Amino acid sequence: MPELPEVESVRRALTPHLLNQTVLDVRLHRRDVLVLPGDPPGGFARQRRPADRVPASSRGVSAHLLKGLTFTRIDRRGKQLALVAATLDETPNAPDTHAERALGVHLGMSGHLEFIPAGGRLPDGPGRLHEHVHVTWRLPRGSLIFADPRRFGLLRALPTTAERDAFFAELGPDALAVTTDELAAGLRGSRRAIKAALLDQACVAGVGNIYADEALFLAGIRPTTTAGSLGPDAIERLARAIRETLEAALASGGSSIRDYRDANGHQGQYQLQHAVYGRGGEPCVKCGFTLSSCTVAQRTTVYCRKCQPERAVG
DNA sequence: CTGGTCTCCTGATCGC
DNA sequence: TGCGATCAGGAGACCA
Repeated sequence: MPELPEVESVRRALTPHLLNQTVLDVRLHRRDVLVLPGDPPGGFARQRRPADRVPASSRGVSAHLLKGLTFTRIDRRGKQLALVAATLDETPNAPDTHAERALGVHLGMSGHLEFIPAGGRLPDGPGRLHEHVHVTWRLPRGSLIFADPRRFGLLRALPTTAERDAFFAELGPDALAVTTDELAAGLRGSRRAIKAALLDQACVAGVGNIYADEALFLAGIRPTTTAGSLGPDAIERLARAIRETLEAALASGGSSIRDYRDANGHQGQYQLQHAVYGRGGEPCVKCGFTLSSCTVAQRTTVYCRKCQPERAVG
């Protein structure tokens, strides 16, 4: 589901509901959506491990899921969120004892965080979300739910600042503000296709299949171009195109292709402005030429053979 | 190290 | 109406 604009829209919509709210109770309906310290790095959703290693003490799990703590902020880098919470009464003279921990959230393809006001109900929508609620947090004014039909999403317990830092440190610069120099550093010497590089979260964090195609179209660069062969002008155009594409999408609340909704259940509108994504075989919005489709990095890729020439200018 | 391929999972859609 | 094939916004594991 979500790339950076969608994740940021969720973060913004969720923040006022969570800030200063204490987690009264938490229910984990599926253990395998949660990664605890000591679990295999990818989580055991992908590990095909024996069932007898699944359970962890429910008390420990509740603490990792922030029970009893009060939300202080939501951080984001690329497509990753960290819900940060702390103990309510901290001793002013002993800030180091101030107990703060976080919960990392990957939404994957179909992950969904939503705040349900008290008395409200989870709407029946695409993806049959109500059948795939894996975690419920009870708050004073309602409930926060994590639902994820395809279960590619993950929650990661981040009990210490070191673990939180590590969670974000594996990511490249946030795509919303990526500079030409940062992008150039990520592409230098790379022989893979530029689109594959953009999808690599260590190169630039937050770009997925939709916005990779959109940004490459805006920059006039063919997705199959070897990343390391791009000249300085092309890299500058691309960095700007990434920022502008993501900002425009964010301003429209993201793209709702099928089941994306923000944390209030609202759809985004940016899908109405896609120039290439999902438009293979249709006319280019700039020149009218029929848009081409191919596969790059196992992902469907759409581009214009005329507006995105083999050899990028610059 | 790098880059390409496979895989995890459910649901929507399309052709027959 | 039903059924199988195909595809989907992500990314970790594995292999050459």
